[in-house]
Amino acid sequence: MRLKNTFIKTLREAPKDENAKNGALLLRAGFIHKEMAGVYDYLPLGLAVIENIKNIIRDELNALGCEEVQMSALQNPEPWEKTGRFSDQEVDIWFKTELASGGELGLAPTHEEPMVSMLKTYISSYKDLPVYVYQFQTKFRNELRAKSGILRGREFLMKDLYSFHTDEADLNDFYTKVEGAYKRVFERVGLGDCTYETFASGGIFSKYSHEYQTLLDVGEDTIYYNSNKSVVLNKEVLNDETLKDLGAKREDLTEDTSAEVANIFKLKFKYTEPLDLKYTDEENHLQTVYMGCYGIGVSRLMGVIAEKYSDDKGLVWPKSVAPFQIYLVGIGEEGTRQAEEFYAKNTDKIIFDDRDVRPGEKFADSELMGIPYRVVISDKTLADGTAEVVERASGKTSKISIDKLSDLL
RNA sequence: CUGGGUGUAGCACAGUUGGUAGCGCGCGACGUUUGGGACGUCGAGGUCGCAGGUUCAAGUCCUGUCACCCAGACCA
Repeated sequence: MRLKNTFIKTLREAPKDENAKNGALLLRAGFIHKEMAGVYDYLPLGLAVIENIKNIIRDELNALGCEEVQMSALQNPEPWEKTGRFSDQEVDIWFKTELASGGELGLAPTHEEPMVSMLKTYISSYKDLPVYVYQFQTKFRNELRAKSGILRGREFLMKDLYSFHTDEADLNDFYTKVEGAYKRVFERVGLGDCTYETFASGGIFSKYSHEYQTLLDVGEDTIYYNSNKSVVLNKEVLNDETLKDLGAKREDLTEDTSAEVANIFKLKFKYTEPLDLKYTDEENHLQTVYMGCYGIGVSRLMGVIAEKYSDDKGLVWPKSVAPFQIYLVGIGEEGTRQAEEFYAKNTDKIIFDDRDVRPGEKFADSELMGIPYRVVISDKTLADGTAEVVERASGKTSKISIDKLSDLL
């Protein structure tokens, strides 16, 4: 990306209506634009981060044999009425609207009902199972109060995976595989050492669900964990029964704040029963399909990373999700010429700051945007055939010869 | 939803007892600069959130309304 060609612009000061660090930095660095409270646009750099996170998730889920789809955001109330969830008493965050021809519609806050409903068309035999389907979709939730930048929006991007099985053992088996995949996802996006699978409320049909909680000062959740973090649980299930189940003692647990980045759930028949998703088994008996659901808040994940990895100069993206790997600056006639040359070979991984501004401004923006490496090619560095490389995270400066620069990518 | 706060240029802000709107950053032109957000000169940019009202006159006073921020509640 050439900065001369992009419409985005960095801001020296954050707009005053953006109080959360993640929102303020992402806004200043030109990754997002705010439409209204809890509703954001993703600009080229922000979108690139989102796409990187999505690709990591895709990679892990596809390895489990999951299939990607994209379902509609507009919802027919019918399946939701069958589970009782179209009711505003039951689910109070619906955005509802209506058809010009009359009749109500909802904007999807999640997709269990339409997913089960859709699969009725395709699942009828034990031979059709298991099925693992996921999507990346914008969810709409009419939160009373949006807050914390992109951590809690009214419109946000979520990855939701649903699995369907003939029996509970198969559901359990797949659930375990997803746990492994999620662990790898959080490691790969750079949150591995501060994200924990956490026992949380499981609703009516299972005792517990699992959340993935990332330690974060501004998180909305409170979790408790023991010294080696082998037991982590959400405050909502902190009671004698849970402690007994987990073999933990209250006095061994430490309290901390965290942000929920994912939630996985053994739904069993919760939605397949009321929506009548059944299959015929080998004995020709009609059986209800077992179901699990597994969500990751993709845009929230981006916000958590931004919130967590930043310093007084700006964002600090882990390499795996950074929109670009190198922020390239050419100084002087020959330096600029060689920078052009290097950029031309790797346009998709480099932000080339070809703007006609002074170097100091370029350095400041490279830090604000949090690009992993800043590479400067100048007449000075060219004296010994090198470029100066500064690592954003550590601030370490080194010299790399021009022909080895692509090793950074 | 309860409590508190804020709406003035793209961003951040000032605007006195009501008298026809200003500074910084950013933006445009020119010149000097050129390895840490440079400097000078000139310039563009505003229905003062919106709607009513009071007044000769409203950014300023009154009423209503909308939006945004923070805390709490809420988070199926």
